[in-house]
Amino acid sequence: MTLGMIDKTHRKELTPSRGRPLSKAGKGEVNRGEQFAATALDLFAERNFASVTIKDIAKEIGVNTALIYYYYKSKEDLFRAAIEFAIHQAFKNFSNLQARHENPVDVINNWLDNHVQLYAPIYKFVKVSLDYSGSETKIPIIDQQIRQFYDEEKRILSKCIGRGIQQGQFVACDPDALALFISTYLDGVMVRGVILNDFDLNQAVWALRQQIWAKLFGGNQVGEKSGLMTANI
Amino acid sequence: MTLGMIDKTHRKELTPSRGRPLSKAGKGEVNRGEQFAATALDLFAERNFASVTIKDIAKEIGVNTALIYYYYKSKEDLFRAAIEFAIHQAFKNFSNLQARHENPVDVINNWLDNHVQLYAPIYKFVKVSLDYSGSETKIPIIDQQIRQFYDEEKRILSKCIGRGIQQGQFVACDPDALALFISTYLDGVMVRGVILNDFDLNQAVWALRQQIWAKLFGGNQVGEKSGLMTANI
DNA sequence: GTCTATAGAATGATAGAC
DNA sequence: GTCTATCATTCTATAGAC
Repeated sequence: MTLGMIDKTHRKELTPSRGRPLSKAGKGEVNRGEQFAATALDLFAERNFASVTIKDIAKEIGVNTALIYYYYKSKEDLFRAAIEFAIHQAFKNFSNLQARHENPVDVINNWLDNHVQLYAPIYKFVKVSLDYSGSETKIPIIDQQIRQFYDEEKRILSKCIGRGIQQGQFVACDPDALALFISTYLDGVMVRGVILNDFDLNQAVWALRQQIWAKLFGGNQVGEKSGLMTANI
Repeated sequence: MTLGMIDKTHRKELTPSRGRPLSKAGKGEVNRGEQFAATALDLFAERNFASVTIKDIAKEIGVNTALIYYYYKSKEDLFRAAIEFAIHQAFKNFSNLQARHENPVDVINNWLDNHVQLYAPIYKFVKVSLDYSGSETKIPIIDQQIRQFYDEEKRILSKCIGRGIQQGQFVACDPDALALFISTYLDGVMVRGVILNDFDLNQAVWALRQQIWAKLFGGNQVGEKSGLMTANI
């Protein structure tokens, strides 16, 4: 019921037994350990730590309850692995974007597109983080990784805003502040998307686009810049 | 563990027995029923439906577990009451603001101040709504009230933005879209405030202020309007 | 109204066979 | 590695005394 401090797992680089095929793989997991973590993440994000039972997870995969305890020390340990999996997934998208040295406008547009297209994984991360923040015991590594995720998000956005300003492409402003603004708004989008099931994700992100370009191009008339604005949509 | 459809309670206008004083009242509850709902809301918001036990709630108030079942049919029924309580609380602030016919700038500034000062109750509402949205069974009344809350928020903001435009005070824009934008961002602020415990609430709301006035006054230079902007902070 | 006592169900976790 | 069987615990909910 409460999360305890558990660090050690006997989860190594496990390879699924050749004899029995994975019944419900297909999310990119390589081994059973990861499969459990991925499946647990789905369920924990959909509901939460307390209301998802070990039985639920085992059932979802089609194995016995006891098998989970072969890979993980406890339910909490599995939860920890699920969060780590979520963070790992989220970071993957980050590095993809960071790698390309496109012009600032494209990077920001890509970023926003990411949040629309990758709604599910990002939402899972936010939801599980929220769940974790309400739990009693804290796991230093998880805390650190969550913070790192948001810092990284801010860093990437801030950097490319700064570059745009330097290049004279954008109106001068505080890149850090704007980056945080964007990132905070996107969290709001994630939450709204769940609370109100008819929430228009596309429109919400579109509204953010308008705001950003209005600010960075220094006018309220955004139509004139629509060539840039609608790129990559 | 899962929320069922429960409608009927024997919770009437209950008055606490004179013989025994309420041990831990002081949140504005009038009767035991409300006291349970208010306390349950606190705990459900802090953690969630599944991880808060009937025992926790009873303990918090200092009464016996069985007493809860005198006022509520089940744990789910208490949860329903807790959400209703949260919505009721949130609406109270709304009507206060709506009542006064101040100028649009003041109304918006007040609105933002509200979200800083009333962080706790608003957060509780968002958190519990999120929890509810993840539950299996839906209660029509709750769904309706949550939606009504957000609609009302949008309506109030939209109305005063529209009035500002009509009066020639604001630059023309889509009032509905801007209202939704503000409201979505504020949800993001709520969530961030919990996930990252060192999140600067004031700065986040301040950033929104800047965006809003930049848009409504039609320039990026907001300093000139600072007389209006910093009103009611 | 509030408490004591307890039934009944579900859950996390372990031992041990295959 | 995976399963069966089971224990210990915890939790919701009820019955009934005061």
